Amino acid sequence: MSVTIKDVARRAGVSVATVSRALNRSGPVREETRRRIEQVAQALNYAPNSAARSLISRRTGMFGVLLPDLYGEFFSELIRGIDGAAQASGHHLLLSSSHDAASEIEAALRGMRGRVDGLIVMAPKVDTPVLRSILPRGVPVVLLNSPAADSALDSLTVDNFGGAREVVSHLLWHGHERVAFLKGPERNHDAEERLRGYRAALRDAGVPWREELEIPGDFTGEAGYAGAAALLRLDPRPTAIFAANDAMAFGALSALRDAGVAVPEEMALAGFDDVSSARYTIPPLTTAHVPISELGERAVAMLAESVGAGSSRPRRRETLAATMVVRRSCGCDGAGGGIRAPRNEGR
Amino acid sequence: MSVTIKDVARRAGVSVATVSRALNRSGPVREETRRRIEQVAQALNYAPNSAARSLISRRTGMFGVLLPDLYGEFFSELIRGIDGAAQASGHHLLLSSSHDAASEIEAALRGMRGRVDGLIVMAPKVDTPVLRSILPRGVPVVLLNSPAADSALDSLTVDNFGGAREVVSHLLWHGHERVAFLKGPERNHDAEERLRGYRAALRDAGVPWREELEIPGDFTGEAGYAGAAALLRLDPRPTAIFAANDAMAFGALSALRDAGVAVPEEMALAGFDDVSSARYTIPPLTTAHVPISELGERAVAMLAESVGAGSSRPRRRETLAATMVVRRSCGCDGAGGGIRAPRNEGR
DNA sequence: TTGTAAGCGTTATCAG
DNA sequence: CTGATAACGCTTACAA
Repeated sequence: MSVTIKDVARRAGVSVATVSRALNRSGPVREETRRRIEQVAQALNYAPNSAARSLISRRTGMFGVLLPDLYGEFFSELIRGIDGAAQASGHHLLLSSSHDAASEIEAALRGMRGRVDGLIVMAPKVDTPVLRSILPRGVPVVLLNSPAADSALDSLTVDNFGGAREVVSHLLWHGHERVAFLKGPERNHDAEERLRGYRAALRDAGVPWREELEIPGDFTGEAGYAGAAALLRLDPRPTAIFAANDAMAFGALSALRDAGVAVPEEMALAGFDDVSSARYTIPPLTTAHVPISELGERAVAMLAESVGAGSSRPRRRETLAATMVVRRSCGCDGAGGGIRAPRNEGR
Repeated sequence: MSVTIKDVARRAGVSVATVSRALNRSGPVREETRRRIEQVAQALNYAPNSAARSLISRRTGMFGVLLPDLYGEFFSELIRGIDGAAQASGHHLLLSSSHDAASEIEAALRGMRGRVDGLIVMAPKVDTPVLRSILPRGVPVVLLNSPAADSALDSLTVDNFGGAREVVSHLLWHGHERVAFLKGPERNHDAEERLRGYRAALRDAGVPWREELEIPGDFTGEAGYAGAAALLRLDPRPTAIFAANDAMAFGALSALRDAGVAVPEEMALAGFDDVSSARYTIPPLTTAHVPISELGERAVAMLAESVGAGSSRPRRRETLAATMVVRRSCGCDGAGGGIRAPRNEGR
């Protein structure tokens, strides 16, 4: 059915070997012959069969991407970064998501075996040793935001600890003494690091830690809403809330609005991620900016290096900074949207 | 390097043919033999080489997904729906995005040739005839939100026209006489249909159309901001704004807040998409709910059908309703989270 | 500079 | 039931 290299060879009056050499520039071919072959290929609309090609070359031209979820702006932005870089490096993306449990990841991994030249894996809920045991050997892997204390694998992380510490320090600098924390999911590495950062900032400032100010959550708006509502019932109330991510901060904002509590006057608020809608809330949200698409781009870059270098290359571990973006929800007079505010064009 | 079917055959003391039959249950194999083969395969951690397999079977087990962009909640949710359904039907997803121009799509399509069993294509900016000319023949395709008046291809659409008409009718029902429209990108089919819906609602209600109330835009928050700002300079001002999508509505909301214009008291506002954060704005946004993930799921379902049925199956064209969600930005006293309004007049 | 032929790992078609 | 063996479409020594 489809046009193969044989058809091109026949029509061009040469052997398939010559066609292959001509089209891939992988060997000597007389200039004239090559031109003719290329013309024929074009005319026949020939496209090499990638299965056959990767059967022999052992390259598929694809990178596998394993994510725990796709929901929300974080993943949207992450994939965007990955996709851009992958396209630039001539790779396709094999996407698979909605994996939390190790068993699901293992299944997805099995499905990708042999189909990809490299893997980008984000599995915040799986312990590194477990993860390593189910990861295929022989295929380059870049771990995203995973503990990976053990460094037999490339990994790429956001400085959750530093970002959280910076934000909470800022809240404390505003004079707040009871700063609450809306926690992320249990056993989620990002969440744990942000918690560590929160506690470190408290310690740095000599502010006493209070158990009742750490509220469990799971990164959803609903949890943020419930958490803030619970905090409002405390006596004395906290005067500032740091949410482990923006989605929870949004939920908290809703709860505060519903309760008639003014932000930032009666309650300061800050989030983490700097999701794009963070600047559109009222008041605009102070948060830690995570360079999400850059995270994706770097992951692909590392993978591309690994693929080229084989297993000889030493493993890398990179950390991207999460820098605070000051807007108004913390009590600062952020002039209309913070550092990354939309321009008021055509005024 | 990798363990092949030959290794399994040798270790099990049978021929490769038998191994193939046993593992695929594609032919008669003695029960005992099969068990032994399966054990060996397991022990050797054998996984069939998918390139070799698809070389002969002409099936890749992958669906290609071509999107214009990945930015924002819409695509996040869409991919989520697609991914879920694809996983359920045992297919992997080959993702490619950031394609607007026909030439880019063509390139991406060429890259996917032979790699996928089916294609989900969303190309709102490309005319159908052009699109058809660059779409590969022989591979099932489902077009998402494309004009596709010509029905030689499966297609799946959201009722942009009906949804927009419903929302604008609702705004008019509130008594507004000057309802402005923040348009989407030129030559974008969704945008055009929503514009048509806007105009139809005006006509239905006998409200005069005014050129100055149709503001150009491009689906971004920035455009919404600029558009609303421009509308505020009009005299007389409109009293309601319908944005072609939620992102622009959010931008408009920002502009109105910056200008000190109360929503909905001084200016009613509505959007389109019902992106998840639409209920967290202040006031919560009245909008048309697009069943985004359902759109993705249906697309995969249609594709799976096509793949099974070959080219004999008649082409399908489905339309999913976009139903209005009444919240507070339109002036209704929407009770909190936004109950979906029953469909009303004139459809 | 070109052609011949040997694979790559599977599945499918035959005989046995 | 099982085993040779011929494809599948391509790349790559090795010859010519």
